[in-house]
Amino acid sequence: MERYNFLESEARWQKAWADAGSFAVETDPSRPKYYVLEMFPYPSGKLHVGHVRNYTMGDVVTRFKRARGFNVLHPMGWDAFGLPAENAAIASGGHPATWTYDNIATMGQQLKSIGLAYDWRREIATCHPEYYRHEQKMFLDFLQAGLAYRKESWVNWDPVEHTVLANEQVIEGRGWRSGALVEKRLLSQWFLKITDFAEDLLHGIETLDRWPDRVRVMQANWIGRSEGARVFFDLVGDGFDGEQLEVFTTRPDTLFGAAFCAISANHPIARKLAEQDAEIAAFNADCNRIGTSEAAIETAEKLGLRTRIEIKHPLKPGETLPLYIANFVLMEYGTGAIFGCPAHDQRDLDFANKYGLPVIPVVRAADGPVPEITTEAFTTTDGVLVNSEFLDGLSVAQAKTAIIDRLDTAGIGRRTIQYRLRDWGVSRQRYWGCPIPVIHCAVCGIVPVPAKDLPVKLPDDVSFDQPGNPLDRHPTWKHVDCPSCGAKARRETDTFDTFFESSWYFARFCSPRSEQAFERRDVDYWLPVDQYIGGIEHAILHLLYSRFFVRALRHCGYLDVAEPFAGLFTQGMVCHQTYQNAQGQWLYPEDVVTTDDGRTLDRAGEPVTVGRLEKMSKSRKNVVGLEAICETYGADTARLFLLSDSPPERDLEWTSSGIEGIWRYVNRLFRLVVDHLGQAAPIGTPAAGASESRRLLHKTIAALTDDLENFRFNRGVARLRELSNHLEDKISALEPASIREALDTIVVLLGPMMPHLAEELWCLLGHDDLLVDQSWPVAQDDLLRDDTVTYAIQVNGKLRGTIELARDIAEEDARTVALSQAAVERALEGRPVRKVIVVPNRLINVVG
RNA sequence: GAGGACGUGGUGGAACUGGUAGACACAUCAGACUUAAAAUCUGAAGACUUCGGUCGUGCGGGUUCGAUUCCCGCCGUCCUCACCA
Repeated sequence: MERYNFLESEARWQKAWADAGSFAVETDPSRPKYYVLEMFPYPSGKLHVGHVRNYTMGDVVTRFKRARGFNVLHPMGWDAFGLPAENAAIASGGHPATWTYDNIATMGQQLKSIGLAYDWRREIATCHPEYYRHEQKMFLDFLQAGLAYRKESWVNWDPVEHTVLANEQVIEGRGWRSGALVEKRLLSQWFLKITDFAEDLLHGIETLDRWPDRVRVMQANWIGRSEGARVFFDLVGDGFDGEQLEVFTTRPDTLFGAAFCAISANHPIARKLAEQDAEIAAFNADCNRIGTSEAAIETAEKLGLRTRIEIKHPLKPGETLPLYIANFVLMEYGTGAIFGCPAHDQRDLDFANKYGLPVIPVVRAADGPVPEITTEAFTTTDGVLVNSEFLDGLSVAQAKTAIIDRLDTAGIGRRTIQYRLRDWGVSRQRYWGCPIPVIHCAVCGIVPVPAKDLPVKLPDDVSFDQPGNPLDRHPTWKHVDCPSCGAKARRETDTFDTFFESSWYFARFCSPRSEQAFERRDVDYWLPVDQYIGGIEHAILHLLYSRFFVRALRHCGYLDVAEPFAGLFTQGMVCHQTYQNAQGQWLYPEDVVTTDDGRTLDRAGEPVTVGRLEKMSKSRKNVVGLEAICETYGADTARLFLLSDSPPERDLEWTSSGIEGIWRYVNRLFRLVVDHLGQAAPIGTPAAGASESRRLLHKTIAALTDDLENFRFNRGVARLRELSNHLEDKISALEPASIREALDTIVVLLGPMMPHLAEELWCLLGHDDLLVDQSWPVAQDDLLRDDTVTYAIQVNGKLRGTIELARDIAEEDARTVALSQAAVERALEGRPVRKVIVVPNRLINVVG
């Protein structure tokens, strides 16, 4: 039996596409464009089959849109800065650059081996100075525009590694690598003013109608807009007479129920008090130690320390409230200070009960009495105000307006909109990142590196034999003369957060070799990205930072688009079973065998525990190598498997029986064409008639087109199988012209998913041009509708039979036919017919 | 605590806008070919059934001629954010 020789074929067609420059594109405003982009990878080593699902999806979209006449930009590059390279350098003594470029070479080769339609001329790596020089310039422009600034900020400090840790690198209060207790430290760092765009970023979400709802919801929650008021309280006592405390609240209507105020341990007042008071200093230190892990928050007791400062109630002359320092008040949100109204906030109530503070209800249900409050706060907001002087009788909403007006008039408060979103801290105390282009001068302060001196390149001669940042202890690199006054000065040794690079790479792909960050003409044409594809794990940070960057770049005159990604698709993960031996060590799937009697053993014959389905990951060893699959089954088989069965947004289970099934199908397709080549009419012979096969062919064209437009690859595969199942059965009976049409068409339809096989078959069918340049078939309308339709016959909504009727039959006739059915009569059991519902071309329901 | 998603045969899933539930596969079983196996091909199959049918889309209600689909209330699984004032 003839088998498809994928090894030979795949290499040949990949070369043919490369030689023809099939996927090389240029800016061409005379043609409609389409920009397809998969989130570019971090070059971490080697790809496994789990990595390539989203690239395959992007490739299908690319080839499909090309066939539909679009000028398609589909580039690939490398998010090449980041910690793993430094970790590898520390572990093995190499250089991060060597490690990174080696991985890029390996992974690039792997991507090429599965035939992805990239314009490889546009490949970029963000660790290359030709890339990062432009973001240094952007930073300087941001600085000039007031979008970048420096401030002190609390960071997670690992005292063993001498470095700052990201929140996710802190596990149960300890450094993920060193295991040392993490300290909170105040460091001076660079920030980007993403909060300037909070409102615009929030509004912009509404325009992103081709984004998944859940990502839009996540972004909106992250921005976290809340309306409320800022209120200024006068302080008395402990030397603070005449000073004010600024508080943010979303419930200004409950001000008459206020029982206390509380400030964060990091609030300036708390820090000032700590200077003279050991007890307060100790309490503040405790607060900073607790950390922000979930477990810590769940279990941490709400603690407060009463200060000697009292707060004057702004609307109750003569009345004062105590001021506490409390461990649950965050300096990072609002003003770092709150007022507590125990009657209407559960946490405030718990706090009041603990410290014996009064509980004054100020809201009652619209139709209820003033609530008795003991342990449950009354948090309903559709109530009416009581105990609140001029607010009494107003609704909560009315009271909010009324009290803000009053506070505003008195100059002690104003309406405010507060965002949860905080400015983006971009400083990292790391080597393998883009140097922040500023110089610290004792005389001039912070001096930007002049544009002519860019890029500030990373030095190559660094060592990782000591903890900390190699840039900081490099013998010469950081010592420079001040560009402003010429005095001895010091370079900034921090580098950018690597999210900085990924916030604008999609624009660089438009003009990858430009001396500018990108050319205006190119980004005007290509942006926004029409279809972005990536993991849900980037739902917030990467996507939000990119949206911010586009706004900041527009502000600085770089470009003129509103949003970076018009369409977003978040694909599911590829999962595989996990295996562990008796010692609890993870095993690779290829080292596990299943015996005939169903036992699972390792190579040595020892029993293996089969674990749950998990996302493919190196750490659990439940990975299937890309090379192994490509050598055994070929790239097309792997690609089709990744597109079959599971909807693309859901997780997919990789199984050996699944890949076997696809492999069988690939060979059936091959035989379908090869076995009937001889029966086909010459190329270009028009097919005619309305045979069942032609109808199915054209219905498949229409349905598959729709499926591919809407990311329903699994359904598209099912349709192709329906068509090929049918043709296997019926093709020999067709006229030569219909055979030609059927074979040519199905091969073109296969193209986006299985490009090598399709190209091979196209060639075998006698064409001397490339399939990749063929246009997508258009369904013939008159073949999409059948002359007869199968009606469902129901009695009281239950199916009693089906019947073939002419399309668009008169309702009266349909009715008559249905009522004459024996099954209908039987099901009616003698009851009279009360009503007959006819849904045209679908069903007839007899009600009796 | 706040917000969101999902729940269909043994398994993955399909079902347009409320209109024949289970397309297409995987696994299974039976048969053909074979000395045998593999490969390949053909066929069967939601469950129960007295073979007339009955029941079936997590559970309980509701709307409707008709509900996997819409509404209400539960149960379960998963995700995101989380001391957010």
